[in-house]
Amino acid sequence: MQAPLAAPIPIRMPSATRVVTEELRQAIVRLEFPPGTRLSEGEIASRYNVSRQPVREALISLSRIGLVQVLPQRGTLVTRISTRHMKQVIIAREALETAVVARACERFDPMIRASIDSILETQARAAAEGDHLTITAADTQFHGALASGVDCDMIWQMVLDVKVHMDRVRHLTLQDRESMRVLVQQHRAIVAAIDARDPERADRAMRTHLVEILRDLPRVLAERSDYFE
Amino acid sequence: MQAPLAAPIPIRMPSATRVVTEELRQAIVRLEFPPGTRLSEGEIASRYNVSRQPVREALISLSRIGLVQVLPQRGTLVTRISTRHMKQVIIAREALETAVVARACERFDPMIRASIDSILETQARAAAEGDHLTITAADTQFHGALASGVDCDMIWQMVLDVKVHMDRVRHLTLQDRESMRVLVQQHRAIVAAIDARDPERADRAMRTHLVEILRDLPRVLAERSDYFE
DNA sequence: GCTCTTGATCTACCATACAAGTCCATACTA
DNA sequence: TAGTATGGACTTGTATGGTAGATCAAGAGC
Repeated sequence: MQAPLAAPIPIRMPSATRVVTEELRQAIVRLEFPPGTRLSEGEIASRYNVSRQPVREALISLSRIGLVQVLPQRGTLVTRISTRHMKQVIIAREALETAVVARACERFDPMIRASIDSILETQARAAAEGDHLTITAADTQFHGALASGVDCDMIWQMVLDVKVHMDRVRHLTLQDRESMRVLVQQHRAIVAAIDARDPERADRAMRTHLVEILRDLPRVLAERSDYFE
Repeated sequence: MQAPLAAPIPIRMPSATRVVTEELRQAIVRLEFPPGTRLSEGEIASRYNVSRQPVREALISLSRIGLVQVLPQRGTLVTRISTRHMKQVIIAREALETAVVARACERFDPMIRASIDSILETQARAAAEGDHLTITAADTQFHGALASGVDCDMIWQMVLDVKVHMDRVRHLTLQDRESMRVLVQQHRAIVAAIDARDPERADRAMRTHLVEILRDLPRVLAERSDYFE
């Protein structure tokens, strides 16, 4: 056999289910499928050129997170945003992430601590340029790094699952440069408290940060009441 | 039309997927499928007399909770118990349930407050008789009622998903009557703190209760190291 | 003896076909 | 006109066949 053109291909082909799940998740968060939208398994299947099965399995995963609601024999629809649900999302995320920073004040992986600095630098630069996408990505990296630093990646997965609802709301609230700047500052405050090994301050900093994120929820509710239930 | 024999049948036939999911979940928690067991879609399908599809969907749900691990093209196996994972389970449950009792100290649904008394009575009676099953059921009802009382059923769902791991470990630790009695007392202490509107005491009572549950983890780890990773 | 190939045999994954429940517009009836 | 069947066009749920990837053991070649 002469000169195989293709490498042994050790890369793992992502399964159709995984792809569809991720695509749908992003589409819902970005409000390309607005709350209340009817999703037909067949429709989505033909849209992504796969059979109904992977779509169906993706919808099961998304329904566990609470992004869609499957009504047996009737249909599947993108869940509307409910203030009652959002309250619990905030409570849950606050509870989990304050637990993380509390542990971070006791001991924190030094390697990850170092990487956080570069994340914050990137984010600060993006804030100065008003680069919304980079800001958001860095925000996720930051919170993820906090969890990794205390060896809590399973808790981070839980946070991700509730965070997705907050992200959907954030897509409704246009972020101005000022609030971007505030975001970075709040991140710095959290890190400072951790470095100082001050649990109370870290707790307060994290709570302040998280409520800030949904400051504009009431305004959005008034403007787009059709997205809420 | 004469006397229709069958009622309009408003009851919803539980789908095969739901049934299999629940059966598997219980079987894993009860260690009928011990940690490390290989689960084949086809095998389980024939065991429950359904096709592979419902089984597959059930396994997807269980893998999201972390009870099974799906290795693409290789197999599915019941996850082993890892101390690293259990640490996070405890942290997560503590974080969520202390958040619940904190809110319960502010305001708590009076109807549900009343129902808690009867739950505790049932549990106390079961403890006296050493009725393990009733104790466990009442325990779940108690914690669930706390969440409902502050309108946090979504958080309760999250608690259930992590609690399942603790339940699996508890099936390894034989419960003596003394520890049953302690359990009921701890429940009473939590309720008393809530009634007194004392957040600090409620917080401490809940944490004490939750760490108690896994007091015997180290002993079990030594005895059944094959269940751990 | 050791490495590599090959093939049998597992697995999860995906596509397709069928079944069953729900909804709705239409037509029929009183 | 109001009310009630009824059939069809949806929906999700289930069953089954086939495919690709992973593993492992036996055997060929060095």
